[in-house]
Amino acid sequence: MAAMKREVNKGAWTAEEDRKLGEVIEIQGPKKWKTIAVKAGLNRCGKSCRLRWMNYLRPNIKRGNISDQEEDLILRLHKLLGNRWSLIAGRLPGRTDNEIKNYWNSHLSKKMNKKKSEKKQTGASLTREKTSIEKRREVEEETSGEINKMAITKEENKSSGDENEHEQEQESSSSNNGINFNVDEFFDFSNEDPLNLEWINSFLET
DNA sequence: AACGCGTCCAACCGCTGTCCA
DNA sequence: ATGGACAGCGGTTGGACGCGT
Repeated sequence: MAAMKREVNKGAWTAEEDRKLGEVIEIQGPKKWKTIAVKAGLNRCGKSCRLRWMNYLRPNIKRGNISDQEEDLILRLHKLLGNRWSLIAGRLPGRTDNEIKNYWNSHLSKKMNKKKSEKKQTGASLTREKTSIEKRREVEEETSGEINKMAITKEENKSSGDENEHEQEQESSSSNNGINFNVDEFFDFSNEDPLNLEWINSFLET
């Protein structure tokens, strides 16, 4: 009866659970998560199994040590896409959406806030010395910002629309209302070295 | 040593989209 | 056309850990 319904297991995964999950996925592949959970004899929901696999057990996962290059890419992609973590992760081989989201929330969002408040404080006269990577980043942010504006303008021309409120962009456009570009084209990975920034530059040029 | 506080990250939750009967 | 099951996503939470006092 109702009492027969067992509570599902929650919380941290044990090595034993990981092993069982891995075994079943090896046999039937990463699909039908509910079935996987049952077959593995895990008292967990399919969702939880999927998450564990995607973020931890999947082969070729990179963990920690996000390089400058990767960070740079995340910043730029976030500028373009907002909080669409899975799309951003798609451009960073071996990285998961969860990791990128965490990295953004713990590192980059703070950096961005800091930067913003610095800009406010120093106003137009920005005289302090910058590291080369900071300089580069700033230039690139300007560029992608420009592109966003261009895309927005295109759209506005089409619908000869409303006011130009977009300027005061919440830097992420997290609602994504302002972003307008060809997602299919953007995520055509056929010609890869994903960390090669050429692709994004050429995209931004169009 | 012990406490408080901040940070990080794994995992959960709730919602939306997609598929299929 | 519709409704249920499942997959996937982004936001949020909570526990572990490190560090300063």
